[in-house]
Amino acid sequence: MARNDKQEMIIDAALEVFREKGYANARMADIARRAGVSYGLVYHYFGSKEVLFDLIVESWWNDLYGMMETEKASNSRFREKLVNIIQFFLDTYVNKPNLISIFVSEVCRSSVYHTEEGLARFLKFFSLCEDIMVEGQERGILNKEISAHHLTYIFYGAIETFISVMVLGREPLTKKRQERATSAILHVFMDGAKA
Amino acid sequence: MARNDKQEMIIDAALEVFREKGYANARMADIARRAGVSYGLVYHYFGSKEVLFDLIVESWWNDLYGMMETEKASNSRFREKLVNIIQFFLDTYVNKPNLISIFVSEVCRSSVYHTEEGLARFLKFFSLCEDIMVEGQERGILNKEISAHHLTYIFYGAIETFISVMVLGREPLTKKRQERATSAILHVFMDGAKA
Amino acid sequence: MARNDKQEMIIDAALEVFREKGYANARMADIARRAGVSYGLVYHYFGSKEVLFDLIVESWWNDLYGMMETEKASNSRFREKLVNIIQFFLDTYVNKPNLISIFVSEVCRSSVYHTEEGLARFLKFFSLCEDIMVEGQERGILNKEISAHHLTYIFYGAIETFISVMVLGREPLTKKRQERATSAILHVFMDGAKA
Amino acid sequence: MARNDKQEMIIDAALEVFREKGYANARMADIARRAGVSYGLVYHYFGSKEVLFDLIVESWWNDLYGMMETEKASNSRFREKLVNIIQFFLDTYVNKPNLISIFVSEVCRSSVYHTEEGLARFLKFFSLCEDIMVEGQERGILNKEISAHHLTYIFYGAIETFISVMVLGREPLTKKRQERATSAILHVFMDGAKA
DNA sequence: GATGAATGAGAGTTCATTCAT
DNA sequence: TATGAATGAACTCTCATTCAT
Repeated sequence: MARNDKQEMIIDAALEVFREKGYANARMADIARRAGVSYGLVYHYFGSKEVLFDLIVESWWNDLYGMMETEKASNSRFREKLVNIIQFFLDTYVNKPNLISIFVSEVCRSSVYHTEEGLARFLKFFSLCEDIMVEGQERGILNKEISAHHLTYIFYGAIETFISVMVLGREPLTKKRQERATSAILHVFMDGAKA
Repeated sequence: MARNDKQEMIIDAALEVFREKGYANARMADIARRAGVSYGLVYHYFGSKEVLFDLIVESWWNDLYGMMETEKASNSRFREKLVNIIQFFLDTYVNKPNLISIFVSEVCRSSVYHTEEGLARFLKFFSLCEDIMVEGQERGILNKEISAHHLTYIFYGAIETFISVMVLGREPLTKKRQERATSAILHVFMDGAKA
Repeated sequence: MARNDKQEMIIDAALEVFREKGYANARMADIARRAGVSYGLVYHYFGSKEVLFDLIVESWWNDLYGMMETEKASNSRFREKLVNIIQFFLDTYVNKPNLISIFVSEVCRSSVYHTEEGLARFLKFFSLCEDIMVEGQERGILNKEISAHHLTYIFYGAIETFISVMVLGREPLTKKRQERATSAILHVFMDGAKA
Repeated sequence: MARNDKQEMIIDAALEVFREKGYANARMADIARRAGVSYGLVYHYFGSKEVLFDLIVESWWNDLYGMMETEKASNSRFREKLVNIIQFFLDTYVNKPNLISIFVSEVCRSSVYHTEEGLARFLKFFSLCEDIMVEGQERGILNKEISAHHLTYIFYGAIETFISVMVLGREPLTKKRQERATSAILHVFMDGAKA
């Protein structure tokens, strides 16, 4: 218990500090202070700043991959799959706001652009998205004239940008707003924005 | 002349180094070496790392705002405005690849999330986008049931994600691919992805 | 019993770790792990890294002084005394290889050069050596023209360097090699290396 | 000039500090302070503590190898070669006391015992010594019954131990003492210590 | 006796920036 | 204009040691 407590306190503190300052400007001393533990304990448990950050990042990707695999394998109707993907992001925004902030501001950018590992993770996610888009096309639901590749970045881009704006504004996300956003994204993606 | 030469060499070197390593990991010594000048000279002309970076960032935003203002004021048909916005990003990818790489990997993320200045710039761009979306709604071209806010992040998200993927893959962008991407984004945005 | 067991396991582990890494690079955690005990226990028994090291060093010096005092007091023939001194080092190499490795690589150097205590111990040994050399001169066996001081460092230098080379090469020391080395050192020291 | 001045001041300061405290306890801050330069300048020129130390160590080995090669190649009488080798160590003690102190207290021990590089350097020196001993045997000057290996460590051990004692006592080495020590070592090595 | 979580002073190193030339 | 030597604050990480259990 005591052990897990402190470990979790450090992880939580790290989530906050990484979100507030970004990886580069986050200080291990800040994290320790925020967690209410000594400097050395952070190293005792996590070894280095990079390891601590990677642990957080990893947990994000694992959640994301898990959800995507589930949707890919499920028998739900196609639209429902899209809704579930959107909901996953919105739910994470509600339940783990620091985690998703770090994702949109740090992970999906800097680390993706400047490390092999980051790039590979991103591409894996994109690949899972594409699989679902291909399925939509094969089921006759999506337009086959548009490449799955293009469909992926339009769909995902809409979600990511929405989340980014929420994070930037630190706006609260009520159930109602969740529904409206989901239906807006889904509607435009499927039926277009035209009047 | 000699003065401008060296200044430009420094700017070009900075573009490369910031793209390759990101702001945090870019070294002033790297930039000076890449530019082939002493690193006192970088300070002589630009004062500090931050100023140098801001200069680059500023040039990006100014280009972007200029384009958006132009579209906003123009009498073109609505679809053409959207095409022009998409083209602006794609053209920049072709002509100033380092600049747009820095934008997607650094500016629109880290600096946006962690500085007031960055946030303000981003919101200004979003506001210009929204103005155009509102215009589309008022002209009866866009669906009024969807908020201009939502329309903005869907449209812009598609573009940004496409650019991100191009940057990540360092893929060459031929005229043909430009056209296909533009029409895919436009088609899905206006008419949806459904079969 | 249990108590002595663990204490000895710690001492043995310390001997290994100090030999492998040297005092400066030896970690208390390494020693505890090697001994198979928690590292609180190392402190419980030995108080500090320095105390633990000193204990080992002390045991070496005590053995050495004991042997030297014995030889000094004994009525053996002079050559036999020299043989016994040489044999003491060689036997220790066989029976306590870690201990003598620590001696040649750490004790007789770093600690001797950088602490008062180390210096004093070394000089005490040298003084005992000199006493024996003086005895040899007085018995008419050693050349009185050469100072006991000089005789000491030539005799001891040969032994120490031989041991050093053995330690470096981690060479096994058979009975036969022991004899050959002993007789070589003795022969050169007494009769010279000339043809 | 200015450049070399500071570099040399740092090297000199490093020689002093490494001698006084040993590698492990030497502080880069001490070296900078002693040299009268800023902390960063030591890194500007030398990159790291290890590089700085290695530079010093390297200079020692190069001097030593140079001398040994010269003796090996020369046509001098055999005894003269031995005298020159002894003199090299004694001269270095007079002219570069810090360097030789570092050698006997740090290099020829810790680094030799705990690094591949150190071991290799030591063995190279031993090999050069052996070559000279073999030459002595072939010229009929040294006893062929004693292996060149044994001859080497007896001869070198005497020198090293003498130097060690000098270093420990910080004794001044007059011309007269140099001569006495040289002749003592040479006499015992060639003709033995017997009366 | 025995554990290992917890501490924090202290070390090496980096790098933006300054400044004498 | 142009150089690069020189600075030192700031940061990450290590590890001997303590102490509650």
